[in-house]
Parts: sequence; C-alpha cells; structure tokens
Amino acid sequence: MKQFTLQPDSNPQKPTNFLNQLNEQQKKAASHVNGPLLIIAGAGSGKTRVLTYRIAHLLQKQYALPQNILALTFTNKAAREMQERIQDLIGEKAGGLWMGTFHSIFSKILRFEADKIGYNSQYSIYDTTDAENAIKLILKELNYDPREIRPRTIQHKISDAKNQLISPEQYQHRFVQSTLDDITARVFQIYAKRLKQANAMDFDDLLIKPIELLEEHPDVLEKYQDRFRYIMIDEYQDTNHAQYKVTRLLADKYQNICVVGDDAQSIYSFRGADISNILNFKNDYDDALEVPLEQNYRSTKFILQCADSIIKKNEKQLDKTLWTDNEDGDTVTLLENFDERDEANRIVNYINDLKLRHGYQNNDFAILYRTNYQSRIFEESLRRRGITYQLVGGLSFYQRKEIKDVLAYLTLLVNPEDEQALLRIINEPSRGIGNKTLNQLLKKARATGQSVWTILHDVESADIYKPAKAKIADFIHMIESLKEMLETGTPVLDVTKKMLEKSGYLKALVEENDAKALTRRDNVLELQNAIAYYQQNTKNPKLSNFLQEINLITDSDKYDEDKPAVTLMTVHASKGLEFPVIFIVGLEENLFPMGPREGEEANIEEERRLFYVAITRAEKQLFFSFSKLRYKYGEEQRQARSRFLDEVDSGVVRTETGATIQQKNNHFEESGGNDGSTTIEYEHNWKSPIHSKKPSETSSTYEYEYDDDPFRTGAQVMHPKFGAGKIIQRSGSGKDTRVVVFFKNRGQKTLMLRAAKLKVLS
DNA sequence: ATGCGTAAGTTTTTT
DNA sequence: ACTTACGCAT
Repeated sequence: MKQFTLQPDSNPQKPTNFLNQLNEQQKKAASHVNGPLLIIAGAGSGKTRVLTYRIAHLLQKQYALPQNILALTFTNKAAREMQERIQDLIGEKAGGLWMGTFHSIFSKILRFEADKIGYNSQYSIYDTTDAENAIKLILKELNYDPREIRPRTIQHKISDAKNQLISPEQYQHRFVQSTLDDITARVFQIYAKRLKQANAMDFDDLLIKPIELLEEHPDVLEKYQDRFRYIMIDEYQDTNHAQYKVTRLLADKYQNICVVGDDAQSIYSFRGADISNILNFKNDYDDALEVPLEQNYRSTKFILQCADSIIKKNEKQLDKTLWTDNEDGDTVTLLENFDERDEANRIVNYINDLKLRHGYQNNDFAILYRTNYQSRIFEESLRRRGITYQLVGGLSFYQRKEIKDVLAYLTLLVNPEDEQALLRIINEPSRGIGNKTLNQLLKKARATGQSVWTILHDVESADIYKPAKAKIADFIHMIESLKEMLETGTPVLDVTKKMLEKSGYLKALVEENDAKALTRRDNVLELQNAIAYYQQNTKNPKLSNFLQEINLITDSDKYDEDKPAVTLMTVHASKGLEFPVIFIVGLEENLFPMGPREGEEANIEEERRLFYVAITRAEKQLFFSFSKLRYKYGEEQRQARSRFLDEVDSGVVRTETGATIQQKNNHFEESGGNDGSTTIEYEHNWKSPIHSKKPSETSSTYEYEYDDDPFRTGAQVMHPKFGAGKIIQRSGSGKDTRVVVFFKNRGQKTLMLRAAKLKVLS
C-alpha cells in the first residue's frame, strides 16, 4: 500500500530492527504481544502499517506460528497486500496466515465444518439479488403482491434481525408490532428453512452460522481458539453485532485480540455496524491496552484542519487530536456548477490542468461521490477527453445477467438443490419450460417438501404439459452429463465450455447479434479467463470453492492503484485509500448529506463522518464541488448547496477566483483548536485554470464544453442502433447541439448529441 | 410459450 | 433517463 512509502526511513532490506521505523505510538502498539489491545487510529496515521508490523513482530520473535494468526480486514485486497508486506519484513514466506474479510474467512471455516450444521461443503452463497428473489417467491406463495409488499423491505428486516442474532422464532414471538412485521416473521421462517434445503447461505448466514457452530460444538470452538491465538480486526468501528459475537467467542480463551479503528470513520450503520463495539471494547476486556495513533502522515495541514472542522460538529465523538508534520499545502477549492454536466466538465478540465502544471498522473486523482449513479456523467466527460478511468463499484461484473446465468449453470453442477440457480436458468435460453410448467413444478415441490431438482426427476407422473416433459428430461440429462464430466476430473474450464455449447447459451447470444449481445459475449469470455486463471493458480482447484470465492469479491478488491487511470468511486468504497488529489462532488442537500427515506430517521452524524472520510483521503489537493441543478429520474431539480459547506472552517476554503466562501449561520467559531501549529497563509491559493471561460448561469454556459469536441462535420461515427455513419451537418450549441448523420444502412438521421450514444471512429 | 408494448418504479451507502 | 414487470396478442 502507498502508506508504506510515506515514511522515508522505511527499509524492507533490514528485517531485524523494523520496529524502529515506527513512531513511538506505533511502536508501542506493534510491539504489544499478549492481552487485548485497542488501537484508536486517526485517518492516515499508519494503522495498516502498525497491524502489519505487529504481525511481522509476532512471527519473527516466534510468539506465534503463521497459522496462529487471524487477521480480519475490510477488503480481501488489503489482506493480500498486508501478507506481501509481512513477507518483505520478515524475509520469508508466511504461509498459513489467515487473512481476509469476515465473510471470506468464515465461509472457509464453514466449508470445513459444514456437516456439523446440516450443510455440505459445496454450499451456495446467495447474494442480495438471489436472496431478494427467494423472498419474492415466498411472498407470492403466501399470496402477497410483491408490488405492495416490497421484497427488498422484507429482506432488509430479515437481514437486520439476523445481524442482531434474532432467530425466526424469536422474531415471531417478540418483534411483531405491525402487519409488515407479521409478514416478515412468516417469510423469515420459510426463508430460513428454504435456504437450508437449498444448501445455500446468504451473506448474513456467513457470520451467523459460525456462531451457531461454535456455540453448539465446544470442541470445535476450542479447536479454533487454540488455532487463532492472535486475532486482529481492522476497521473495528464498522463491525456489527454478529461479527462482534463471533470474534468474542474465538478470543475468549487467550484474550489476544487486537482491534483497530476510528469512531470518526464509522460509516456502515445501515448494514448493522455498531459503533458501540469499539466504544465498549475496554469494558469487554478490562485489562486492554489502549494506544492512540495521532500523527497523520497523509495530508497537508489545510486538509487536516478542514477535516477536523467538520468532525467537530458531531456530538457523539471521542475527543482526539490528529496532527501532522506535513506542509500547509494549498487551500481547498470550492467549485460551483450550473448542473452536473458542467460539474463533470469542469473537473475534467482541472484534471487536465493539474497534470500539465504539476505533473500529476491519472492515478493521482479520485472523484468521490455519495451514490453510484453519479459516476455516469463523469465517465462520459472523461471518455470524451480521452482520459482513462477506472470505475470501482456500481454494477459489478459478477452481478451482470449473463455472468449470473453462467454461474448459475455451474452452481447447479455442484449444488443442484440450489433453487435460485435452477430457476434462473431452467428456461434461459428459452427451451420450452415456461411459467405455467414452472409454477406446477414449484407447487408440487412445496406440497411434497422436496426440492425442485428432485421433482424434475419424477415429472412423468405429474400433470404437466406433454412437450414440456420431454424438454425437462433433456435439461436434466444435460446437467447430469456435465456433472459427470466435472466429477470425473474434467477441468472446470472445459466443463464450462461444454456447458455453454450444450445449453445453447452462447448460440443464443450470437444469434441476438446486436451491440449489447456482443458485450455480453465478451463478458462470458472474460469469465472463462477468470476460471482459467483460478485453475492455473490454485493448488487444488474446485469449482465450488471458485464459486464461493467470487461471490465474496468486494468492489474495492478490484481497485488497481498502479493502473494509469483516474479513479471513480463512492466515498464508502474509498475507505482506507488515499490519493494526491481528491474531488468530492455533488455536495448538495439530500445528496450529500443524503436525506432520510420515508419512515427512516436522519443520520446526519453518519453523513458527516462520511464527509470526513472523503476529506481525509486527500494528500495534497482537495476540491469540493456542487451543482445548482441536477437531473433526478429524468427531471430537472434545483439543488441547495450542502450544509457541510456552511460547517467547514471557512479559513481553508476558497472559490475558484480565490475569494472566501459565503456561509450561512456562520458563528465565527475560531477553530484553531487542534495543535496550534497550523498557520494559515493565503498565498497558497489555487488559481483557476479556466479563467475567462468560467460558465455563468445565464448565458453560454457550455461554451468551453466542446472545445476539443470530436464530433466535427465529416467525422466517422458509430451508433449502437444505427451502426456506422458520417456527420454531415451540425447545429445548435451546448446541450442543444444536434448533428445530422448519414448512416450507411439507415440513411440520414438528426440526433441530439447529448442524448445519442455516438462514438467517433478515428 | 414467446414476444412486444406500456406502466411503474428507480438511486443511498455493501459483504 | 432508464430499467424491469406485467398484460395482451401471436
């Protein structure tokens, strides 16, 4: 991780005295061996470094063998990087270390112990979509209209209950206060039973089932307690009750539990994260050593002061002082935009300018937003200017329809009881097993208590449309012959290829033959690459393990800091990362901070922590940005500037022209309260690169927009529907720009540039 | 059983 | 603006 290069005395060549590379607080934490340890780590204070060094120290001084250490990280990527770094430090391989996210570590444990809780090791993992579909089906069977009773609402309620370790029975008896709760209770019970029958676990189960396992099997508990003598948990402020409970169980015997976190960066309460886990740590382990990490190595003084002025507005906050030896740096620049397109273009202009003037590279920049849908306009702008970017999050590769379809086929080969997988592909591509037939099959399965897969085998005796019976027989035969191939040792990749052929899935994609189908085919090929990679790089490759692992890949796992690209991601996804230049965009009321949804309470303090996390990602340059106008559901909406811009220390923020920002409710609070060393010097002010081309609300707002616009008369273009063509005329300007294109196959069309998905072929 | 047109809902944030 | 979901015609 970048953090390791920040301190210049870092020297991986000298493994023996590596603790000397740390500051006093870091050293105190890293050299602690036995007993509970609480590390309160401010943003950018080198906590990953401390965790890494602590593990390296434990291994090098032989307090522990690699297999005695369990490190729970927030992303699998963080775990990988820590592992590599530990190897560098101790100069030898540290195989056998257990490092990863809660979900991936415990799914691995469950794989070994599945039979003790009535599962088998080839269990399926249901993602949110699978779980929602299962719940929707249950609602339909209970004769509720999924449009009135929203499956997602029920799913959330069930998930919340699970994370608080409330069983379906307890829910039924103790938590029913409304009709909706009553429905939830009934669905919850069926859902739990059905998942077990399908040999499937949802994300919550991966945390809960281990607790069940450890509580009901003292011998298993002791085995893992003895194994994991040293437990480390990163981002402890974002653990939920189930995560708390399971680590508490594991740490109970030896009490060697080290947690690292920062209450100011707790941003996952919506998925049950409980900030009191970290606040109560010292009550849970009363002899815990507490070490604060207060020196920030990441950001300039201005950026830190900015962050501090925001977090201070929160009432529920542990008092701490974060300071830095870094330079003052530049003031934060506030960008005021007409609308989101203006916002995107302006930021891309700044990126270009900063690259030219300061020699920044693409990967020095990150654009952070509150919601995924905001990425789109930035993608367009960046693409138009030919700047490469990487999008972290959004609809992930593995959630795409074609990928989920292919994976569903493969899942059936290892776990045919998986009803969601079966339902997904039994008629995909269409093979004459339609809705009516399916409903009859489901009905019979429910009546007999058997799985749909079992029912399929006895379809002859059932009252089912004759032609469908033959199709079902064909389907079973196909799955079973592929299963046979797999079980007799045919490599997964070959089985996959055969499956794509025999199922007709690839053929159906080829026959569709439009731009979208082409992308889908590419995606399927990409998945084949992933399978090939897994097959080649895994000691004992097993399809079921592959399927379980890819279900737990997180968005942040895919972020590549070395890729020469501007990074686009949500603030949530940016946790733990750092960039020289950060743009925090969409700073508008009801977007950032997000307003509460109907029936929900506002959690402004969490929004503020989120803003704090965003600010503290920045090393050198920080930009705030908002738009006065934004399109929502295709409608124009007037946006009010975020209240956070009124709360921030106005001394560190300047507009593009270098003016101080106007604030509402400004009580002239003096915020020199951090360490007194921050002197504000205004000569660092950022000068706007856009100068005369600054858009105004009233006229020619977009005049700089198409400066290097490639859609000139004569340009060869490609349209997703109409195919290739040539621009023969253009009219209008700004967002009303139209072009007349002559398409080889479709003739002449007039298109709005802002609406048509035209690509220039050069 | 499949395909097409209209209607409705959609966007927090994630394992 | 965009996707998904259901009703109706083939």
